[in-house]
Amino acid sequence: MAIDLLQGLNPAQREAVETIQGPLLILAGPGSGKTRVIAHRVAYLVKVCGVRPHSIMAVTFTNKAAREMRERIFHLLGQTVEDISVGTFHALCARILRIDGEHIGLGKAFVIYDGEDQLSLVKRSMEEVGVDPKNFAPKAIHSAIGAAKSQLLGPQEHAHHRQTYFDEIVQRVYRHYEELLAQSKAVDFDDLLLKTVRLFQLHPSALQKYQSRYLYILVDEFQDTNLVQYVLAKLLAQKHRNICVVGDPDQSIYSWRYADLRNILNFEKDYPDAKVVYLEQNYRSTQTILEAAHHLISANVHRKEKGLWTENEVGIPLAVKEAYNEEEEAHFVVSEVDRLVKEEKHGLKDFAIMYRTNAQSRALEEVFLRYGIPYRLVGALRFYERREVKDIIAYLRLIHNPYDDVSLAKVINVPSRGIGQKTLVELTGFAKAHSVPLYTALQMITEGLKTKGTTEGEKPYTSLSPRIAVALESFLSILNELIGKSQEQNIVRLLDTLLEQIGFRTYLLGMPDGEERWENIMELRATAGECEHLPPEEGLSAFLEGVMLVSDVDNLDEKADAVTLITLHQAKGLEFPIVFIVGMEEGLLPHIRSFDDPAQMEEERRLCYVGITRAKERVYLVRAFRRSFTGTNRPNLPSRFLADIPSRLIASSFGGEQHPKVEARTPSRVPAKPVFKAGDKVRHAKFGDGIVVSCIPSGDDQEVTVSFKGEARLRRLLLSFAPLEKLA
DNA sequence: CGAAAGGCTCTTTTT
DNA sequence: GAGCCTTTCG
Repeated sequence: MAIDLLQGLNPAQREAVETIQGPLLILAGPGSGKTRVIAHRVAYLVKVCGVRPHSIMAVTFTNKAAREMRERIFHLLGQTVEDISVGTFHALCARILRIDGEHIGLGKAFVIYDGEDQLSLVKRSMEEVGVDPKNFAPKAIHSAIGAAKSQLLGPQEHAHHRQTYFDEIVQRVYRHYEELLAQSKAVDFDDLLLKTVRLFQLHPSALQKYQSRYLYILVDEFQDTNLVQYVLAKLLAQKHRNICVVGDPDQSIYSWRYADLRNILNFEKDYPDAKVVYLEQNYRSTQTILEAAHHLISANVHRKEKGLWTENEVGIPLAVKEAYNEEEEAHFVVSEVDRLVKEEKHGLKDFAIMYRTNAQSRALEEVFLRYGIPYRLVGALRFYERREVKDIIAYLRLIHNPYDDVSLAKVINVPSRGIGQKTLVELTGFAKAHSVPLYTALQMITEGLKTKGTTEGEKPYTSLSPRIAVALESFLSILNELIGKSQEQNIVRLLDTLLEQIGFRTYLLGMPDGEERWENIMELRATAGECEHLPPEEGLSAFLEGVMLVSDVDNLDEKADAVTLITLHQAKGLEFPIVFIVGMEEGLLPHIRSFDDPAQMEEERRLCYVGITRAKERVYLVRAFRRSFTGTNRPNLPSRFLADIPSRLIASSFGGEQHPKVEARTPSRVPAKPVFKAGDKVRHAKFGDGIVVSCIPSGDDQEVTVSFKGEARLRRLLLSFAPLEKLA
């Protein structure tokens, strides 16, 4: 059976799988079968070396990668390996802290704050510490705190490093921010890692427990780890020293999240006995794509040369295209997708459109929508970040842990119960004066109001009007009732009770896009179903943790036949037969913010490299001559990265085109006669039957507006794309 | 108190 | 262009 697990692996891959003892560094180029090697390695450990899955930890970059790894291992072993610890650093740390956090004063019910929660807490901290947001951007302070935490610097340590006035300000906000977090029984994203390190440093017994447990530790995407993660891995592996890290310095794209390339570059210094394995054979891309990528990345000065090669065929040249503006760029992409689907029988899931910034997705979406081509958008407005979803999650968090100030402030007036800005300021002020969480402040105030007539005491809260007092009390009693219910009802029932109690459905339906918002809530409810079988409190806790730690790629549905719209960052680790990179312009890719920093410029180049190397068969590099930024519309130069790809690798038919605007948009073309007229009955393959509202020539095409049966809104379709059939 | 309107700023990437 | 904040009015 050892033979089974090694079969089909090349010598380097084999070595990576078989090298079990001691530190191991796997330098894996794109498409070199890295995921496969990792899965085989784990399977090998279990099956051949007889290691208990319980003793293995594998850290992945996303939850999706974790799930895939489980699946692959299951496939290889033919048995489930539930026991194995697979997950992101954040998820694994959350689990450790749930169990052993009490050693460092963390209760079981701590909530996790995401970026948005962090920012609102930073704002509150600034307010209470007396820092004017006009002088210092909350975002900048937020990011400085994140930087500190990623480098293991608490407020005390940060104080020693402070140099500028800004640092001084950060230090003050940071210290109070930590107090507020503690008061709210909350940890932020960075804390999940930092607090785990603290736990290990302060409580050797806890560290020992995990050190003894994990005989084998594996960290994927090691080039994107930051100092905390590095220290964490080091601590955990200290006892058995069986640490295997996998990565590729050329694909390091998260320095802005304080990832430190030195972690991978200095691994051999830290572990002098480390074995190094190079995975250099690429199984993914054509020779042409690989060669283009190689030329691109070679322009970076700070890198280790690798000898990537492939046995794949030469393939076809990269297509470089200049469009007039972003709209035409999108049109070009969509028409190429359509052409390839028709001519080469590709499925829509074979295509990915990648871009530098989320904002770029909009122009693409509009056109995809118009042509009726299904797409899935990764990121941008994520499901869990929609307002209504966040509101309900905030309620659930509050039920789970009523001391969660950020959540309480967010929902105290949702739906409106007459508790406005002024009241909130007063409440917060009261809480601050007594150094208590908002929930406690609420209790004190409502208690105080009740006993007002009987006992005379100091009452800083008498300024509250009776009307508001009633509102506060009713909010508090709803909350308390729900907290009671959370002990007995499973998560789904609790959610229903909550929605009912606060009249959320009526509230949502009364606002624009109400139906869609309510549907989102129902989708959330469906997700909660996964935790329905758990005992009430556990279910709530598990659900919240799942919700907080998922990323958008995690939900990427592989089976759906749709084009993928995704940022270059999120595309890391994925592959597609056909890749379009749009916005190949100076200022966008490379991004303008990298212009004055050579190190950042190198990262932009790596980002482009990551994009190109996602492709198996075809790469399109598309740019727009003009692009509207924020209201302003300005011309952009072609990306410098285009010049780094030898022209012999680029399709000539696309190379010379200059300004296709003239050809595509002039109205001089004789419009074809409208095929449909208003009132015609039509049938669409996907949308069903409908009635034509209008049919207008558009370029050399026709735009048909149709009202489909059972749909409230009208759809605008382009005739040449939409499969419309006229009914008698 | 809350909705609406007007003015301001800042524009990257996300576990 | 949007998101955030402030102002204004009902």
